[in-house]
Amino acid sequence: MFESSETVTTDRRQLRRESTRSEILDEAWALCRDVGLAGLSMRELAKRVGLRAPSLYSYFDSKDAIYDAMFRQGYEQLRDHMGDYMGPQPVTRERLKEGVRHYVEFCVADTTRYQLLFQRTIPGFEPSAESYAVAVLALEDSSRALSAAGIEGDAALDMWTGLLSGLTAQQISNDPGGERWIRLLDDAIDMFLDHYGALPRKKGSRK
Amino acid sequence: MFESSETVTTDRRQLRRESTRSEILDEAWALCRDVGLAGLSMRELAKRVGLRAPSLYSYFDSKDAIYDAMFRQGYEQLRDHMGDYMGPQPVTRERLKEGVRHYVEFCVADTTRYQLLFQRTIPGFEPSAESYAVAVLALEDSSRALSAAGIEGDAALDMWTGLLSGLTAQQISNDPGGERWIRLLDDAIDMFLDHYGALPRKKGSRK
DNA sequence: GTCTATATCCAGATAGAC
DNA sequence: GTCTATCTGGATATAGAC
Repeated sequence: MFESSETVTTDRRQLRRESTRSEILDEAWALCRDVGLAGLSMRELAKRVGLRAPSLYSYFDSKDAIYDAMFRQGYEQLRDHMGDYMGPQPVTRERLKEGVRHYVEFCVADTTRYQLLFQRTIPGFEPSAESYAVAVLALEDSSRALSAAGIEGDAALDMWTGLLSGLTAQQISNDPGGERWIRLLDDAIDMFLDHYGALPRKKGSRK
Repeated sequence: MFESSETVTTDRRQLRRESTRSEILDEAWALCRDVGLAGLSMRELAKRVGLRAPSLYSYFDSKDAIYDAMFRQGYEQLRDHMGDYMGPQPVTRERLKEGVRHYVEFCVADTTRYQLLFQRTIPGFEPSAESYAVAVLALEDSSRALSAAGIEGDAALDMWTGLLSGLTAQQISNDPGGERWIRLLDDAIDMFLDHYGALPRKKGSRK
C-alpha cells in the first residue's frame, strides 16, 4: 500500500542532490561569465555556492566534469531554443532567415556559452562521448533544415557554416551587445541563396 | 678619428642584447606552438633559451611584455607578407583573389600566430599602444585594397570581413592543414562581388 | 556530505650575492 | 647580467575526522 520509508528517503536525497548539482552548474555559468571560461576555479565556485572546495567533489568528479555538464546543458538549451524552427514547415527564404536570426540570437545572448559550445578555448577540455552525442544531435537539426531548402553538397554546406559563423563571431567579438553584423544576416542569406540558385526570389524582389 | 672604445663596447652590448631578445622571442613562438598560447610559462621559456627564469626579466619587464612583442612582430610579418599585393596595381577579380589567398595562406601557416593576432584568447593581455598602432597599419592596408576594388560602405566591408574571417576560422579549427574551406575562397569572392555589383565578370564567365 | 588540513604542483615576480 | 633562493599566491585534488 505504502512505499517503504527507506525508498522515500532515498528519492528525497536524490532530489536534493540533483538540486544542489543544478545550483552548482548555475553558479559555474555565472562565474564563467564574470571571469571567463578558463577562469573557473573550484575554490571560487565553492565560495559562491556556500560550500568548501572539497565538497564540490561529492557532486562532480573533477573540474572537467563540470565543464562537461555545462557543455551538455548548453546544447540542450540550443535544441530547446530552436525547437519550433526545426519542424517540417515549408521552407521559404523568410522562414530560413527567421531560423538563422533565432540561432544567432541564441549565440549572442551568452558569449560564454558560445565559446564553450562552438570554440576551442579551454586548454585540456574535451567533451565526453555522451555530451558530444547531444551536440551532434543539435547540429544535425540544422543541416537537415538546409537540405530541406534544397541546399546540397559539402561545398555549399561549408560555405554556409563559414559565412554564418563568421558573421556571428565578428558580432560577438567586435560589437558585443550591438547589431552591426546581425543587421547583415538577411542580406547574407540572400547573397548565399542567389549564388547557389536555391529558393528563388519572386520576380522583382531584388533589393 | 676613431670612435671611443666606450662607444664601441656599448654598441656591441646593444647588439648582443638585441640578439638575445630576438632569440627569446623565437623560443617563445616555438613554445607557444607546442603548448598553446596560454601555456607560455617563464620557467619553461627560460629553460629553452638556456637561462634561469629571473634572467628573462633583464630583457622583458613581464610576461605580457613578451606577448606584446610577439603581437607586434606578428603584424610586422603580416605587412611583409602582403607587401607586394598591396601596391597600386589595377584591381581585377583575379588580383583580389590572389591577395585573399595570400592572406589566408599567412593565417593558416601558423595557427598560434593567428590566435594571437586575430582572436582574443589570452586572459589578461592587451596590446600596448605602440604595438596596436602596427596592427592598425596592417589592417588599413587591406581596407584600402577593398576601396580600390570599388567596394565602399560599412555594410559591404563588414560583410567582407565576416565572410573571409569565417572561412579562415573554419579552416583553421576544423580542418587544420587541409584545404576544405580554402577551396571555397574563389567562389566566395565571386559570390560577394556579384552581390555587391563590383568588378563585373566578363560576359558569360559565370561558372 | 561536509568539513579542516594538507599534499602537490605550478605560476609570475623580486632580493640580493657575485 | 646571471645566478640562487625565496616570496606570494594560485590551482586541483585527496585524507580522514565528524
